[in-house]
Amino acid sequence: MDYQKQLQNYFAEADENCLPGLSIDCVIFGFSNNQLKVLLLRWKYTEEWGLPGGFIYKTESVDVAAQRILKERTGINKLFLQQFHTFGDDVRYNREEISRKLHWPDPATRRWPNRTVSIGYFALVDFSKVTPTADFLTDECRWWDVENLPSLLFDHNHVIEVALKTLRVQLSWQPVGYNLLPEKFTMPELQRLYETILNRPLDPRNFSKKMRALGIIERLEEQRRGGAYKSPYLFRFDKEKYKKALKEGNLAFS
Amino acid sequence: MDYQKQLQNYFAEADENCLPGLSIDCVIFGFSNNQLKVLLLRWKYTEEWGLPGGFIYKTESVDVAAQRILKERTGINKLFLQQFHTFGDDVRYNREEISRKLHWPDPATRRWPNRTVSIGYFALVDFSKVTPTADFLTDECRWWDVENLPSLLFDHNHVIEVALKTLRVQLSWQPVGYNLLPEKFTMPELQRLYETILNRPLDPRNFSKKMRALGIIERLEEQRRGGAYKSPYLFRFDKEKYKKALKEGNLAFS
DNA sequence: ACTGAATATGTACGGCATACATAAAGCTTA
DNA sequence: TAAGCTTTATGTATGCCGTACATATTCAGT
Repeated sequence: MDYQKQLQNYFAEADENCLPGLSIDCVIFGFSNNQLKVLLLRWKYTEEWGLPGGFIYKTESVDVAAQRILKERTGINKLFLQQFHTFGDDVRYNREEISRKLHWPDPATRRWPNRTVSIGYFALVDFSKVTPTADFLTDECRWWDVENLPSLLFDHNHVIEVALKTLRVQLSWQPVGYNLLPEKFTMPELQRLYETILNRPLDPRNFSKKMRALGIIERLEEQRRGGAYKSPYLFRFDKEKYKKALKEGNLAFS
Repeated sequence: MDYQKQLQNYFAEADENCLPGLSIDCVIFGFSNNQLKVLLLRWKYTEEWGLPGGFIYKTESVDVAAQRILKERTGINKLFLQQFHTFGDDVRYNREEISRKLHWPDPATRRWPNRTVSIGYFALVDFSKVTPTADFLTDECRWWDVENLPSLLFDHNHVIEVALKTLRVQLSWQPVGYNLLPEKFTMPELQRLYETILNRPLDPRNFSKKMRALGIIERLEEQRRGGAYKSPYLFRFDKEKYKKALKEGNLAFS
């Protein structure tokens, strides 16, 4: 079955079984190499990148749809996933332009309305546990530095902006950051993560003090060997204490 | 024209000109008599209360629709209005039950889908400037104490809960409260507002100190006379300084 | 063994949040 | 008109938290 046919089937199925005029966009953040990253998809036979997204089945809750879409389109399963904004401008993109860029079927073959309202979710994932995989709609799935994104389809650059803002605010309230790191990490790595998200340098002495004062991470005896220079200690989140602290609401970070 | 006819027209018009399966709900907060209030509507010929809401025209942005709906259904114009969450559970209410309760036309006469995703907005308004007015769909429009709401239509009790939570968080970041007060107010009134929203008592000495330290209110020479006991000074927000402080981001309140 | 680059850590200062109690105002009423 | 009642207005002391800041240590590489 050729791509055009597949596309037509995909849309036909969506027209039939999904909520009309509504979609979901997922902004998936990862962290690696001292850089905050976003997972993007490149549509088949094009050079056009965009966020993973999809439609909501008529009998499916929006939250569940977001998880499903994430899974279907990137292989990522069940994780920190949070609705952050609904994008409802009357002209979020030019339908003709998109169809052309993506070699989509003639608009006439679709019942899809000329306008789509999109619900934005963002996810935080452990970079090292994700194997980006392209699906049948896409040629490529890979991480991009947040600081260096290409011009994206639809209003996806804007969507990412808003997600980033939300992430920054949330970081001040709870160490969401822990979803972005592997199980064991060093203090400098944690600091680098915070610096990247908050987009400003932090003092290592104060950072360490504060993080350890929160009482939700524990230092292991283990050190990370092999890198050049002094070996840093490894840390681990104490999930019990983290949850407890969350309930008591004393996890603000500024 | 009788009510049934009007209802049918209303829905026919919505089916024709609005986005299908999407709606807006507005939670309008006001403050009076040391109580946080929400504006609710009572549907015609029923005892059923709910939030003001409506649909989005096909060529209208969601934000604009929210403003329009607010205006149409409560007479309130242009104010602090902010999207806070999109409610997308697959079963947010029982369609049959609602139709019966509200004496809506036979579902068969409507193309409207059995499910609606709703975008929630909340507004903060100066209680003294609002004259609640019922529209053609409703018999009554009035303020209810947040602490003492009836059981509402749809999932509106839940929507209000979420709006309240959002309001509390926002209050810690910026004195949104000022939208809820008349132009001139006393320090105790301001404190009562904060206490109500945050749902805990505050120390008057510390509160006053902090509020004045923010540098965004000014004390007038004027005092509020006529009440029994000592006359309190009046204050006013300094909008210039407020905006400036907002930009610099130093308005946190904890 | 020396070098270079990163890691680890303590102290002093200032500001902000908190706790806490009393005097003054102004209407009421006796 | 004086006493009483209730609300308003306000200052100080304490401790914690955020911030600024510099040096010794580690360890791979040469």
